[in-house]
Amino acid sequence: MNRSTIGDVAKRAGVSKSTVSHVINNTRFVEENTRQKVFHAIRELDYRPSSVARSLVSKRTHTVGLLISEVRNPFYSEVIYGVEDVALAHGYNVFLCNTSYDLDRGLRFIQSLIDKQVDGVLLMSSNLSPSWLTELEQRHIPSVVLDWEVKTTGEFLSTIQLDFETGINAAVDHLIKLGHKRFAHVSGQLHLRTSRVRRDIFLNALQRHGIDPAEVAVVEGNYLIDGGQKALAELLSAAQRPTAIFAANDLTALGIIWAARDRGLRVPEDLSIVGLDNIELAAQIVPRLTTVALPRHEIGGLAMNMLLELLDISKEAPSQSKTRTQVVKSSLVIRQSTAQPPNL
Amino acid sequence: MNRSTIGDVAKRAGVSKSTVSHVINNTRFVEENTRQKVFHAIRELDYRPSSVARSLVSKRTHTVGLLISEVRNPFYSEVIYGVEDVALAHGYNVFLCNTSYDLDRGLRFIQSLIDKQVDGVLLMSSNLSPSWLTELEQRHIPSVVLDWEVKTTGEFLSTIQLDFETGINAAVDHLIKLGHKRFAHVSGQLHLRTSRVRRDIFLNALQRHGIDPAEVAVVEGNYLIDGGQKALAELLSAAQRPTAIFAANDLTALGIIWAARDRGLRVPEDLSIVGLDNIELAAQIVPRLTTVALPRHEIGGLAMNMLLELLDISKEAPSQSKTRTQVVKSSLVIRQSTAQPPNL
DNA sequence: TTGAAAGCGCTAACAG
DNA sequence: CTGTTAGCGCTTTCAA
Repeated sequence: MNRSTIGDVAKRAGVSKSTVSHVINNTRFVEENTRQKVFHAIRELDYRPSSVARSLVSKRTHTVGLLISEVRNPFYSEVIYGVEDVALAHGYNVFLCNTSYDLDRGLRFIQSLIDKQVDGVLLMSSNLSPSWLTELEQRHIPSVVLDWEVKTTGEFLSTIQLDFETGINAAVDHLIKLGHKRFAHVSGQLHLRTSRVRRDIFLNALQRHGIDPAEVAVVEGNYLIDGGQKALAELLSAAQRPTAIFAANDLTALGIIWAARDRGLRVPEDLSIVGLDNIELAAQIVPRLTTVALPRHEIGGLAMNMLLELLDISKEAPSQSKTRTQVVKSSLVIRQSTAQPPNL
Repeated sequence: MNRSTIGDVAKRAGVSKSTVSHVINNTRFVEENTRQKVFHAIRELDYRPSSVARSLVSKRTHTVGLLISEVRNPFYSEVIYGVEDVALAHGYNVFLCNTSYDLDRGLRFIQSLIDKQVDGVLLMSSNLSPSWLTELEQRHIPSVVLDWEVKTTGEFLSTIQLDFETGINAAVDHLIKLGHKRFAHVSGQLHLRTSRVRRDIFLNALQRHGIDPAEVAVVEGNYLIDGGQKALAELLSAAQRPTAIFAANDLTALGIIWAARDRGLRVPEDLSIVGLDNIELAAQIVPRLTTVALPRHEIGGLAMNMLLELLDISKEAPSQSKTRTQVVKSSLVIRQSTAQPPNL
């Protein structure tokens, strides 16, 4: 009735538990004859080793936790996909933890993951609390964090930095070259660090081209379509309308584009829009969106690979922890949502 | 150095392991005094019980597996979100398993989940193999499957049926009432059961209105935007152009709409489009999409709740397994992508 | 070439 | 009111 154990197999095959264990794990020589008997018994009983029991002794669960802000955000979907892919290839399972941008909720996930003894954790949510890190470092749990400044005290912490600068600078160069002079930005929620980073890079780039940041309208969006839509309304009611808008992400850019169309503004003839993310849709909407691209799928894969590296080391040579920092560059994908400003 | 165990706590508090266990789990009376000593020791050692060890004895992991076809599909994102939400609320963690429509890959996931002793499994991928089910039933693992005809032999299997019929029928009624006579359908991959179901419901509904299914063009798409785009090209090259197209899902519908615009066709003036899913985008594109809606978030939550029900019962009263079947209805959301056919 | 036995961290009789 | 003890299903010395 109940699932069979290694003891059942041993009895059935007429050998000891340790022999069974060894043939399963190929961990010492066993005579071909007895090997076959064991395999037979396994087959007959439909035996599968319990990873719970294994984990109890080995201290490894072949499981990792993945914290993200929001599954429904296409950016994270891609990242998840990348993580999943290399995890599966290496025999790991992943606990998906959707923090919903809630730090407390995230902390509860972390604790639950620790209780479940995950081998490592991927911290990819766009906001994270230092308490998460201390919780993990205290327990020596290998982690990799995405896009977050961290005093890399830990010997178990690798980081991936997203270089938004390269791509955003290129975008500004591109717009300036087209002749734009009046800019605006629709940010993400400004209490999120990443929102401020994107904004500041944009403003700095403009400043290098002699444009006073104080004259650049910044409206706060929410990384969602409706945020972009509302932001555009606000921008259009200003005295000086911008001719080019940089959106904090593609969803926001879509919102802007559609809201513009609703108001009879043509993109890019009347208004140039640049997004950020390069979600799948970006290449398919009309007009196809000019955007700052991040290799999302690769980011997921890279993160998981870096984690695996940490795991190998923490197992094999606990002394020489090789925590890494990797930078992932953004780049500008020029499509059809940008053009010369009107009246030129 | 290493994480402290219940033994450490017991020693520190000067009591036995069982006492510690009992105060942690509130499982028998312990004098307030000793309770406090135990809590103190726990605090001092920063002790957290190992769920691995617990699971070994309790046979429960408070973990479930969630199989879906594709994280990047917005439909699944929402479902995942719903599942996650109620899972967290009940102290469960979820293993995300992205099958990529690959039956073998799915089977490997299932086996891995069984090895890891998940308490239950949510089978929500759009195609599944019978072998998955037998694997699960053999091990008496409670499962709920989404939208799949299953000879409900198992006492551990609940099902959710998606009633596409209500919504699709309403869509056809709507189009007929508008005056359409020439219809087409862009399906999903026809080797997927759900694709055939959607198509057949559509064709049957038309037939009830006196329209010969043989005269309805059906082009195979892929549930993605580009599939819709290519399909439209094919449909337009036919002698008899349709005036109304039913797309197997919203992404496909978007593809059709955008491809139509690229070719100078106006939606809905020249061509009416109905989608299926009601993804977030559907309400925000121009024109806003008329579509057959499924309550995706609720589906995820419902599934997880049904699974929890199964778990409770399999724990508390193994005799009276209450496997359920629940039907989730679709409905038509009328927006702006449908109108009277041209030349009327 | 194989077995016996200890132990991983916890729970749950069974005693007292 | 609390402690002792025997497992849960596996891996891994240590012996033979």
